[in-house]
Amino acid sequence: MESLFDMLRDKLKEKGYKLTTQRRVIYDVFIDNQESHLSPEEVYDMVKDKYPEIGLATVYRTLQLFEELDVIYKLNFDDGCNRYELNTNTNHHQHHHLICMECGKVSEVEIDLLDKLEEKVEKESKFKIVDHNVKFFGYCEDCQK
Amino acid sequence: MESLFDMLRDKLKEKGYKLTTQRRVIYDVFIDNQESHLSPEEVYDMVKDKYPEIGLATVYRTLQLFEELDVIYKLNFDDGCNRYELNTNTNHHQHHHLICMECGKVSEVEIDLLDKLEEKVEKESKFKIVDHNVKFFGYCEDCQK
DNA sequence: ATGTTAAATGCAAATAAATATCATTTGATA
DNA sequence: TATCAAATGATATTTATTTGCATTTAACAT
Ligand SMILES: [Mn+2]
Ligand SMILES: [Mn+2]
Ligand SMILES: [Zn+2]
Ligand SMILES: [Zn+2]
Repeated sequence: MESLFDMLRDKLKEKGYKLTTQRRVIYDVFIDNQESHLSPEEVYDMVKDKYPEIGLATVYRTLQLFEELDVIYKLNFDDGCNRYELNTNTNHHQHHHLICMECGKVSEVEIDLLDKLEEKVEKESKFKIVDHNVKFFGYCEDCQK
Repeated sequence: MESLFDMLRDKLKEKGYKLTTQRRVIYDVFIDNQESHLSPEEVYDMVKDKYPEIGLATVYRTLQLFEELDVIYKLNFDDGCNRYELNTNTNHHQHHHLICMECGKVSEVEIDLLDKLEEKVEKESKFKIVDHNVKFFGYCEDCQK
């Protein structure tokens, strides 16, 4: 069976993209931070440890590319920048985000349960669904006092 | 019973904000475009018809204020700007957005069905949910060929 | 191994959405 | 009608992201 990294290499090759050092290092940052939702700046800062010569534009370009290849997902927590998380093929369609309206913390729940809803939506709307994005807003355990 | 506009006036008064001409006119734009998801620039252009002296900064400030007052909702369709729609108190928690990955068109479905999911999420996570946001990505009727 | 070539990079400049500054105007209240 | 904080419009500024371009590099063929 294929590792996540093998999948990256195959996807790049399939579309004629090169496997550069920069892309490897950025990919490693996501592997090492699977629980995080990283912004381009955050990725840039982490990458610079291993590869100080990298340019911020390369980070932006790589994030776009990885998203196109479904290697990472783009998220929006309305905090002024895009955020990304690794697609491990086990988290896809399988976790939602809980955003605390008090402290801003983002946590995750490993529940999906949208199949019935998607079915109903497809019937009612003639829209062919391939993905969904669910955010819950409210108060985290610490902020409920 | 209170009209939507009365609610706006009351909410403003309650918090010590003034009911200005600019705010009235921006509000009217949302009343007249209930099916739309408007960007600040779009609001600005529409407002200028009725009130050409208005400044773009006022539009931005008003949208922020209206959002704070729950008069409008902020949406993100990942097209480079924020978008807003009127809270009619009948659409709240009651429609989701369908985003076509081919043509970018955004449509709506009047289904909710998230109560069970929210219950389960609250139990599993100790997170107190007050709102949610659901987007479906896929292909609209026209783009399914 | 080496040469070839298109793809990718780093840097700097450019873009565009959103925010901040500040002098002037205006709505609410007395 | 006078008062005054709140709001506005114009403009400058900020910040995330994108683009242009000369240089470098990965992939592939010799
Ligand atoms: Mn996540
Ligand atoms: Mn809508
Ligand atoms: Zn919190
Ligand atoms: Zn479409």
